[in-house]
Amino acid sequence: MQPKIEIISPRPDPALDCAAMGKLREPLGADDCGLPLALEVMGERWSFMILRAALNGVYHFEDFLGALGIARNILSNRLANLVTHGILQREQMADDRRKVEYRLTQKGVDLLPAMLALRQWGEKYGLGVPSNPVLVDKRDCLPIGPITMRAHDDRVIAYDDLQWLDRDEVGKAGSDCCGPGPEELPGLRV
Amino acid sequence: MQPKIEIISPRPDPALDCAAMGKLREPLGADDCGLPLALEVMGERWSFMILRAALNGVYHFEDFLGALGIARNILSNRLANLVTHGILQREQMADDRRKVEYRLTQKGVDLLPAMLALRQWGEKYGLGVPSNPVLVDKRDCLPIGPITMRAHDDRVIAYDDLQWLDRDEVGKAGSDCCGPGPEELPGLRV
DNA sequence: GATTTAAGTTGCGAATCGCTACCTAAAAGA
DNA sequence: TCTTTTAGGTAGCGATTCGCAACTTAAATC
Repeated sequence: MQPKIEIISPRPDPALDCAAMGKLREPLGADDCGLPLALEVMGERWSFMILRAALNGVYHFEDFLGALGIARNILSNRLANLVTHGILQREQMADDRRKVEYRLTQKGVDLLPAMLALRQWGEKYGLGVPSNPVLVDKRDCLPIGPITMRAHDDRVIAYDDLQWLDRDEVGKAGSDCCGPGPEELPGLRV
Repeated sequence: MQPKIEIISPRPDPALDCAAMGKLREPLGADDCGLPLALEVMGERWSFMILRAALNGVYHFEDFLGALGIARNILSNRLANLVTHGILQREQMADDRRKVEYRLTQKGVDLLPAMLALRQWGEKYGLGVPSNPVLVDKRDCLPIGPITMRAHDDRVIAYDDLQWLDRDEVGKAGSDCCGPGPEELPGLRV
């Protein structure tokens, strides 16, 4: 019943071609990266769709069922899983004790940027899918912008502007960072 | 062998409780949202991990294998899938015709914000996972900021500031947008 | 009391996943 | 040349997961 992305222990070659480029290599599959953790919950096939439904104001079992077209047992399983991971909160209604509400927690709401980034990517590459209901800012009724990567000073930053660095070296202008050239970006770590 | 998130056709109740709140309801599961499209590829269990490895400079079959700890046939399947969807590009090396390189396309690189958002979420809620190698801006060696949602004028915007609106209504200050109060946000659609 | 509704649980066949072993073509070594 | 190694896969098998349909339970409603 567990997703089992399972943090891998026996890494065959710890060095790989890392030393060749003289830069840090993030240990893939190790647990010092948040991605496997996130994927343990949200990597399940229906998790993001359930999250989207919850953000749409769907709270009840049968409504999820109708909105998503998911199988009953799978929905049951997913909801329990999301509750276990603190993304949804299960609450029995007081006025009708048959009813159960699944509400997003703050942890669940905090997945919104990830979901929007995925959705925007899907729109961009999904053969003219303009996605009619637009997400707008309440204040001025204007659509929100694309999810972007930002530098510390809010500049929009691109793939080629990025580099990995050890946490101890961030402040210091040492190592091979802050160099002049674009230096070919051999292995962008993320 | 196909992922088969399969856009659902027989939606039982097209109205649901939508009309009650007097606001637009985005058709969940319909194809006017980019999320199911994105999930069709990236919803597979290993897709994001493979993407991360590719961003780390892993290009070859055996390197993915060692870095991820994935099964051979599954890796083979996933790589083919990602190539089919234009996220990776398969290229036979000229100097050693045994070797095949899987390189990210622009479409693949464009998944970086989604991946970072997921990763940052995993870091935030993953019990003190500081994630040592830090992604920094090449120019000043400072870490990039968190992935955030932005209004059209670059203001960071939160969940409660958002609302769904029909595309035809975005410019006009009509409907119930731009109203004074926070009006309780009954069903945030996303 | 009978029926309906909400939220599941159970059983079954089909598809998917992970593991191990095998395969093929090209390169390297003796 | 002949053997071995390397790179990139397939094939087979058991375990798990998914989707579908039927059944269950408890509470509300008629």
